[in-house]
Amino acid sequence: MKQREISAAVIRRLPRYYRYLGELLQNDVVRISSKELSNRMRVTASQIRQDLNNFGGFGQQGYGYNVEYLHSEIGKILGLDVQHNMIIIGAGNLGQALANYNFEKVGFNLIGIFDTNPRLKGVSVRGIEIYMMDMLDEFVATHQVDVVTLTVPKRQAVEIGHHLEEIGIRAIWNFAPTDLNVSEDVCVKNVHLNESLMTLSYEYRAMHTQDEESGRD
Amino acid sequence: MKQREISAAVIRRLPRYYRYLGELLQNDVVRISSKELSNRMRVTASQIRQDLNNFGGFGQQGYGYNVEYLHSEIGKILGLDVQHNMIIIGAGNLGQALANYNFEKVGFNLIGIFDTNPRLKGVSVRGIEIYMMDMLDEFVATHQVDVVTLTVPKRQAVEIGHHLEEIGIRAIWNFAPTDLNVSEDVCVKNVHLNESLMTLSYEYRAMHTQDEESGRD
DNA sequence: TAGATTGTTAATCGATTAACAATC
DNA sequence: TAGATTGTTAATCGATTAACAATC
Repeated sequence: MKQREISAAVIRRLPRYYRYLGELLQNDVVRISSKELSNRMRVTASQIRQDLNNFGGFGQQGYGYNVEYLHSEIGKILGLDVQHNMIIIGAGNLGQALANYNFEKVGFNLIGIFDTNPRLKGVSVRGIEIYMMDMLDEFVATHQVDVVTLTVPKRQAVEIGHHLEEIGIRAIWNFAPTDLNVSEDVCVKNVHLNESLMTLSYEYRAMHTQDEESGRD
Repeated sequence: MKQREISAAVIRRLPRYYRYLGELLQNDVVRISSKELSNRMRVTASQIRQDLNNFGGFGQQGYGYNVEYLHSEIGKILGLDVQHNMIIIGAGNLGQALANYNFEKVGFNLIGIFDTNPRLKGVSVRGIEIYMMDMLDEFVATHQVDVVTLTVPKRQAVEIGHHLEEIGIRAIWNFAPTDLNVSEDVCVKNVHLNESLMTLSYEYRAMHTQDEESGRD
């Protein structure tokens, strides 16, 4: 039952389908065609059908897709039906902000927060305790930790990433502005906020440059 | 001097080049070849040269690229040499965490934070005052506001996005888990954290599924 | 049944990689 | 000059779009 390797481009679109279908569901929409969904999402109907058919035929000719069923199936594809335990390393502003997020609804349970700052020792965020970093190895040995959210400064991130691999962590959600140098066996998802901002900067300028030019004609 | 439309794929890679070159610069590396850079960054040398040549010839045959010069040129392409004024709307955990970020080094100056919560009125984050939302229009009318960072709950985001367009804002860095329904004239950069986490969830499961299969043989 | 819409194959388009002549 | 490495063209690869037969 091995499924063909799915391209990253397809995977990146799945959460957005999931979100739109969730909204339709809330609005009690029962069925939707790829055409109608394509209008709302501003992608081609062809792309929607191609994307979905990477995973199987979820629709019905002449009818379209059942919203509830398709929503649920995409959830399963994304693994949202599986519970994961998560810890956050780095209880600075961003780490604490993320701790307050509600990632349980996509299957991630926060079970611990770690930092080196002794002033944070024993402090709780949303009922989750902040531990000192020297407790990390023991914690990981005695708890099922599936995913680590990494919100530490750049210079510590690479080292911690390496250590996480050594103690058996296999998934890292990395907010540090650096590439982690871990093996292929560890899946890393980077969120590089300053890179995001740089591309906004580029687009902003590109837009203005264009304005000037069209004004010039 | 109009340059051809550059693909989004290229633009997304520029900040990463910029970061690697910045690190080389800090390590006093003077020159680098596309080959050497490709080894470090794990992309092809061909792609590096193609990407850069979208914007001009920054290298020299037989020599490679001058690190300082290339770093600076990519910075200019990204518009990092231009100062932008930014405000944050939504002073919750994430908004305040972002307020503490140091985005000045990529050219973004935070000049105001807005929220509806009266308990935050007059509070300052890193010396930047939190204003009430009813002050927004006046603030935008009397200050140069180039970019808005939007960290409000989903249900307010669309409405505020629409309002921002009306009062002349042309760039939004959106953290709300929704698409903003603004015109093409506004550039929007979305940071959808839960979608990022969902793709991590997918990859994590895909990796484990593969393990089971290879174990089965 | 007739109409609608999928699943899927074929055509197109764009992005990546390879190759190499130009040139420092 | 000889060696190295770019800039750029050509080849390949993959992703998107179009088309349509299958079928509900």
